[in-house]
Amino acid sequence: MELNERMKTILTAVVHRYITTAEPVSSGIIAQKYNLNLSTATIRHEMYLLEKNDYLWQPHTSSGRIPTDRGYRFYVDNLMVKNYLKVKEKREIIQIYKKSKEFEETMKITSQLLSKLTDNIGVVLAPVIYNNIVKNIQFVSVGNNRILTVIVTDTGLVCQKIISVSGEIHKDRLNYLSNFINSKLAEKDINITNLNNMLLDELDKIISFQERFNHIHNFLEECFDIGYSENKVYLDGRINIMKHPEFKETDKLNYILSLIEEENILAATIRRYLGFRKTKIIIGKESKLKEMQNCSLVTSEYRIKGKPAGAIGILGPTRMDYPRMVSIAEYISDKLSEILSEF
Amino acid sequence: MELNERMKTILTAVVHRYITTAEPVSSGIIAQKYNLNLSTATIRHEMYLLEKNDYLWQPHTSSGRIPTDRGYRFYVDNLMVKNYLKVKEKREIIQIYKKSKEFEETMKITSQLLSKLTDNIGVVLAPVIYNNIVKNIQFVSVGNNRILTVIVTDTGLVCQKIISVSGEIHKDRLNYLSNFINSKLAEKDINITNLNNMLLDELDKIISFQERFNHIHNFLEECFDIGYSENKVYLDGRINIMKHPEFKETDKLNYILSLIEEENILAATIRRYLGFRKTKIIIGKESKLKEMQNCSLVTSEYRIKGKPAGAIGILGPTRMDYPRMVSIAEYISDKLSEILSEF
DNA sequence: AATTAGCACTCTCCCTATGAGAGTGCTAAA
DNA sequence: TTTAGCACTCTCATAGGGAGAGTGCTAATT
Repeated sequence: MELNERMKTILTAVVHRYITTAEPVSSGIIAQKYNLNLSTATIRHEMYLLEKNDYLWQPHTSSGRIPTDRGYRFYVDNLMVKNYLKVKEKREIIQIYKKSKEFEETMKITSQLLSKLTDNIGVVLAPVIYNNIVKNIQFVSVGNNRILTVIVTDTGLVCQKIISVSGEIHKDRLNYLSNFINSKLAEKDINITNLNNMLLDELDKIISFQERFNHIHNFLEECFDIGYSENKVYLDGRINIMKHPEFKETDKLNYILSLIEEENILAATIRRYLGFRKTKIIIGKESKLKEMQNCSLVTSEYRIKGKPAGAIGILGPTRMDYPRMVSIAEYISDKLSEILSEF
Repeated sequence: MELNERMKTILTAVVHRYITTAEPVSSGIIAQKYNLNLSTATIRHEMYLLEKNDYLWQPHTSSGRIPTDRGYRFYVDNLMVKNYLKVKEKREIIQIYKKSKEFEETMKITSQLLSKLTDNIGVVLAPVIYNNIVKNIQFVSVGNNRILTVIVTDTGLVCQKIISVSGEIHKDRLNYLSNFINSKLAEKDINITNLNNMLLDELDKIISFQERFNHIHNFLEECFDIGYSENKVYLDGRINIMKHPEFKETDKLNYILSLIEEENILAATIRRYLGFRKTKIIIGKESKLKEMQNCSLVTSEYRIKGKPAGAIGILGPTRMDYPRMVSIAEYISDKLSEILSEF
């Protein structure tokens, strides 16, 4: 069923009202606060139709209406008007970012900004590196047969890994290896996930035969096995969930708490929706995750030097101020892209 | 007032009963379940005295009794009997630790073990390094005028820091600097917090006069400013708080949630109680933190190669099984000491 | 045909009352 | 010193009742 203009207006009004009050919205309130020049009876009739089509629902007969997931989805896709951050807010965000010149700190600040600005939970997925080109590899011996591998990529990301080797590897040998690898890297672009395929055979050739199956081979294999490492997730503002009346109910609280606990589930959800459009909104049951059924997640991608790198997210109740969430998510992800590209 | 033997027995019984049921304990239950061969009236009288001395309290007249913080404190200091982990449990712990050969992962596993074994929140403070001797410093150029500084200490800890420099520093110059520093480090033990004092002046001398006030000096200063960096905190099992009936009350839940949110407050609390004894118990209001007034924290120190390095903690309601918490904390911290010492 | 006034009906929420049950404090007896 | 006995207190669960909010339906109005 196609919604007519009046139904759209009423749906919008219900969404806006419910977002601000968290109370079921009655026909009387709509008639009173949103001057549609309609009687309550007419509004009631339209609401009845909206309910029949699963845009609204009632907690019980004779109560006001609440948007369903479908109602929010329609609102988000067709009704909501983009909202822009105030100049003052933008200035404050820039100010806060100026404090930080370090990667880790930038991630933390971003999640804090998200939670502070939205009163929801701020999520930041650290940049993925599997699509990066390797520019440089270096080995640093850190004692006890441990070697720190430092890999620098084209986007300026640095990944590190400490590897314990079974036998000693001489410093000259390490230098020789890194020189050889770096000369190959300079010749042609090698993706980080292909390190193993592209280099290990060649390296085996230059390692003398008697050594071939020894600890050096194992060491290199471990070094190169880095592209798929789990991305770190930064969360902030967990306590904010207590501000929302929907989480007074123990079950709902439990669901969102377990979502927060299992950061990688949250990260996987964000990752699943990446690509195609910069900003995504996942509403309630759309995620198919029972822990997320009462939550919405607004995500926005960020880039490093133009290359998709990661995403930020805002997690809160389905009853959230979507236009504002979207504008915050987009602004923050843009700023983050700029900052990380400069590093 | 000195507690007589009978009062101690009754206090112990109340604590044990309350820990298992989370319900106020009545004189009848004590008479029935803990065969003291006393009438309920007598027990009631003793409980009355215990209450007058602030070891027990009643939610309301004519309800059973609950231990106060003071009651738990007395129990913990004088009454509780040490409990040992079962061989099977120990074996499982060792098994789980075997999976991990990496520092970061070991920290995570430790916090998970703590929370799984106790049904409370597991906390791990990463090793502090301010009391470590520096064994080796290396510089790795990672592009865009950024230099990765790698510091290895006597306990085998590796700390890293990426520093952006205002101007380029040539690779040979970096090598020269690190060689010079490492030769000094080999001559005598230098504490990580003293790096600046001990080396900067000497380094300034070997940097030619015209360079003295330039970016190399600033770079080195930043490199050496590492000892007091915040320690990472690993938390696991936040969701466990929902298992405890005391946190059904919104206020109490709010308090502990804000404690979990502000990891550094929790870390600071653990750190404040470090030293002197390996294992510490902080009960409710003893911490002076209002967020912790309904919680107890059991902490235990771990060491690396015999040197105090950090601590683990178990955070839960004051109504916790103290003997078991203590034995778990001690066993885990011992294991962690072993593992980190081997790294 | 669309809109609205009017009204019966439903459901929640809050208050009160009531009674059972658990547990205490006190007193007098053992 | 200990205990039996009993009045008293407080919680908790249940039920009832009235006010208020809001709906659904119908008949009248535009």
